[in-house]
Amino acid sequence: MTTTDSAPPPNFIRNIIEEDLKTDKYSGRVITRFPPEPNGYLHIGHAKSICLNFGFAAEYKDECHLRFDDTNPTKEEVEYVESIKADVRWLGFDWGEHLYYASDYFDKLYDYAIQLIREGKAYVDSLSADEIREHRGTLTEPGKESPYRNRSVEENLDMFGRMKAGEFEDGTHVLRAKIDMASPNMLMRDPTLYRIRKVSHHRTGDKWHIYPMYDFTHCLSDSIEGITHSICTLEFENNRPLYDWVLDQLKVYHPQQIEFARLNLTYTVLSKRKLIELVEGGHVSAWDDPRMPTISGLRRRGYTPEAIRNFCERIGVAKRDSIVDMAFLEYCLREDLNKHAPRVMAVLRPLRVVIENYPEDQVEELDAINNPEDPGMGTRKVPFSRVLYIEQDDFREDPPKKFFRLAPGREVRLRYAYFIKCTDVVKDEQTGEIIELRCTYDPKTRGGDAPDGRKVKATLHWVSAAHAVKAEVRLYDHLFTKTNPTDEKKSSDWKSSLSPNSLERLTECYVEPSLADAAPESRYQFERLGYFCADRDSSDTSPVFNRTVTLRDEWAKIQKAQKKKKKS
RNA sequence: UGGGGCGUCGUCAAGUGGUAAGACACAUGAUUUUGGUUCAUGCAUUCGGAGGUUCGAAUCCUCCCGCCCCAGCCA
Repeated sequence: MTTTDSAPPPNFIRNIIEEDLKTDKYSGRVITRFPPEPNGYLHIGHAKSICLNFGFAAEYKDECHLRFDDTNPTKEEVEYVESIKADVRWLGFDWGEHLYYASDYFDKLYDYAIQLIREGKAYVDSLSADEIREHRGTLTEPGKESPYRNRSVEENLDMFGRMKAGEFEDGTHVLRAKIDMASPNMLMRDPTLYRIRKVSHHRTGDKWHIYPMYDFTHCLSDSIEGITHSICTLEFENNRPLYDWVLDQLKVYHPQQIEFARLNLTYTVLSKRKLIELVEGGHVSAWDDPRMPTISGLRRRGYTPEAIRNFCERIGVAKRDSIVDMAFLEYCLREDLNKHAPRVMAVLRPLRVVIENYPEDQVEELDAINNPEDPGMGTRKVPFSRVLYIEQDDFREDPPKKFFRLAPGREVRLRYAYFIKCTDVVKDEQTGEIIELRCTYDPKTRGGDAPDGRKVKATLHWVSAAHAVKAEVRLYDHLFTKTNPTDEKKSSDWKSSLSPNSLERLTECYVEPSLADAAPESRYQFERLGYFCADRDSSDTSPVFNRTVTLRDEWAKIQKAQKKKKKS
C-alpha cells in the first residue's frame, strides 16, 4: 500500500469529462447534480449516483448541486426531502450553497412554455388521456395527430393561461410539444409538457394548478443551474433527444446528458416502487429496517459511509446492465470495520461453564486488546470468574473431523484468560440437552500462554456469568433467497422469494459489561462472530444489537463442504 | 417484426490495431491468543457467434445471435 490513494479507475464518464476539459467545452467547469424525486427513501443505488456526481465535482474541485425534482405534488412529501438530505449528508457529501428545487423554477419554466407556444412549438391538447394514448400509435405504427394540434398561437396562449388560472379540471387539457407523431422514438410523439393538477405542492402551496413534466423540467433546470454533465441512468437514454430538443428550441445553455447503468445487487431489490411495497406490505418494519438496502436501513444495520463510498468507487461505472455480488459490498464493509471497530466479547447462544478448580468468589480483571489492527485503540479490563458462558457452537460432545474447539477431555484457550479442559458434561435428564460443562483451568496459563509451551488449537470467546449484561441480538440474513428476485423467468412474483430467515431474534444473549450502555449506532466486532451495531431500540436495562455482517468463517465453509460430501 | 442501448473469467471491470489489468468470489499453503486480519500461489490461449480486412484484431468491416429500455397527463 502506498501512502497516497491510487488514481481513481478510468471510466467512460471520466473520459468524457477529460475530453471536455481538453477542448474547453465548458470553460473548465465540471458542475454536476444529484436530482432525486422526494417520493421515497434513498437506497444504495442512489448512493452510486451520489458518489458519481459528488465525486466528480470534488475530483475537479467544482460543485455538485442537490436538486429536488419535485414536479409531481401528488406523490411527493416533505418527509422524503428531509430524509434525502440527511442520507446524503450521512454519506459524507456536502452540497454547500447549492440546494435547489425544480419548483423554484416554476415561473421560469412557465415563461419558457409560453415561448414555445409563441413559436408554434407547443400546443394545448384537449383530448382525454385515453384518446392521447390511442393517438400515440405503437412501437411499430406511427401515431396520429391530435385534432387540436393546429390551434392558433392565440388560442393556445389563452387556453394555457386559463389552465394556469385554474379554470379547468384535472385531465381536461395538457400542453404538448409539437414534434413528430410519426417519430420512431415514442418520446418524441408530441410529449406532454404540462398537466393540470389541482393539488397543493409541498413548497409552492396552492399557487399552481398546472405542473411541468419531467422532460420539460429536468433539462431546463440543468440549464438554469449551469450543469455541465447531467449524469443519469440508462432508462433515460430514450429521453435524451427530447432533452436536447427542448434546449435547442429555446436556444438556452445546453448541458450534456450522460447515461450509466444503474446498480443492481444480488439477494435484494433496488427500485423505489418495490421498496415501498415491502414497507407497505409489512414485509419489513419500515424504510430503515436493517434488512432494507436503503441508506437509512444500511445505516441502522451498521454500515459505514466509508464502506459504501468505497464500494461505489470499486464497482465502477459502465453502460452494461449488471448485478453486483452482495459479497462485494460485505467485503468493503468488513475492510472498514476491521480497521475501526473495537473488539468485544459476546455470547449469543450461551452454554454455562463452571471452572471447578477456580475459587468460588474470586474475580480477576484481565487485559483485553481493543483492536489488534490498531494498537492506538488501547486495552480494557474484562472480568473473569468461576462461572462463565461460552457459545454453544464452541462445544461438541462428539467432535467431527477438523473441529478444533472444546470437547470432552479437550483443552482450549479462553481468550485473554486461561486454558481450560472439559472434564464433564451435564445434561438435562429429561431431554438429554447439554445444560452445563464442568471444566478445570490451568492457573499457569493466565493471559492465554502456557509457560511449558504447550499449544491449543482453538481460542474461545466467553463472558463471566456474574458480570455479563443480558442483551437482545438481531441476526439478519439476505432479504431474498434468490440472487435476482426480479428475474421473472421462474416465478412471476418477486415477493415469492422473500426469505423467511432474514431476521432471527435472540433474546438470551450475554455481552461483556463494557457494552451495557452502548450508544445507538456504535459498532463493534463481537470476537469470532461478526460486526454488530447497537440499535436505537436499546434501553437502559437491555441493549439491542444488530448483526451488521458476520466475520468470514472458515469453519462454516468446512462444514458446508462436509455436508456436501456426505450427500454425494 | 419501429427506435435507442449493451454483450471481455462465477460477479463487477480495464482495454480504443501490437499480442487479455485489477477487484470480489473460489481453491491451496504460511503466519496467527479471533477457524478474523495479513501474506503467498493458482484461477479467460481468449473477449456473444460466424466470416472478412491486416504482418498483427477484444479493438476495424459484414452478417447473425442474445439481453435491456421506450406506447404515464410518473421520474
